[in-house]
Amino acid sequence: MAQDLTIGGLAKHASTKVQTIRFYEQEGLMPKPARTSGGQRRYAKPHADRLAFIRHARELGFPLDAIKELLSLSDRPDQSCERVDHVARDVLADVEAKLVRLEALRGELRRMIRQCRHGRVSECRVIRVLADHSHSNCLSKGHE
Amino acid sequence: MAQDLTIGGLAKHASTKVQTIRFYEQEGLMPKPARTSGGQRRYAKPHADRLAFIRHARELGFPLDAIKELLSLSDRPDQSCERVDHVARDVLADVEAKLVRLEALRGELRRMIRQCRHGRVSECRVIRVLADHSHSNCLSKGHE
DNA sequence: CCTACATCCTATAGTCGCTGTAGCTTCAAG
DNA sequence: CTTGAAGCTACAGCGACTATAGGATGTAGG
Repeated sequence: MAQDLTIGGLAKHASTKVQTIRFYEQEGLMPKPARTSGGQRRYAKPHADRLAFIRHARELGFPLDAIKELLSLSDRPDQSCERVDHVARDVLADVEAKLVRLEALRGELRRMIRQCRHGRVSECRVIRVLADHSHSNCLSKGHE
Repeated sequence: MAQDLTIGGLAKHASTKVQTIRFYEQEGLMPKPARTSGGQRRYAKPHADRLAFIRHARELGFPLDAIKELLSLSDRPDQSCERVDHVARDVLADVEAKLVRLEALRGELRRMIRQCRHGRVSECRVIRVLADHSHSNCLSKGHE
């Protein structure tokens, strides 16, 4: 039943773009597939599974390096899953740090916008707060 | 008292890197400063103020385009601050969308990690969840 | 005045994870 | 056999920096 897929078919199946799949291949996340005599890629089920894994991990915020490690770990099923756990905890820590930071940003932005009296730029609270030196140390760096 | 600053001095003062200041100049966010006979940049107080404004806005998540607009608005103090307010609300909406997404990620990651029984990779929950197709539609795209 | 050394200069490439383009070739249907 | 969609490679671009190479300048001490 499930015959070989073209790259476009696989892309549709995984809700990705064709270029993304080629990019993953180039980066060593997807294995090099079989080719037709004319040079076009043909994929089978294991490829689709692997791509689904990658996409799901990406959606959860795993960076490509981490995904590469998880994939190579899952190829050695007898090892302890300590590393897997560690990688996942790293990603979680990253997400949590971003959350803390974004919550602080949201607070400052809301405060700024609430104070805006919709008058002239010269008396605008938003501009005032941004220009004010004394506010600049309540947030630290490192997001996005 | 406050004499002209070298680019390094200004960088220290604003807790930025030298290259970042040159980058802002190149992008039209910082004005071209005076130069010594040998070609080195020398900055005065208005430059420091402008850089502080840029950095504070960046810390709050404003993209450079938005900052450029805010800076040009603040040079015309008699106009209404409607645009300023609008730009700030856009940034807030962006931050709020990221928060919603990251909260969902945190939930999924925590669940995954909690279920890990620290055995072999073959029976690892983390790997299992990532590989499982049926979980992949509970999160949508578009962060980082 | 000279030397040493920190800092400056420009120009360019790399980061991350794709996305888009140009210019061509191949495949499948009619 | 033609047509048009979809494939191919190679490379540029996004945002906001950051890092490097290879040289020039500024300044303090001797």
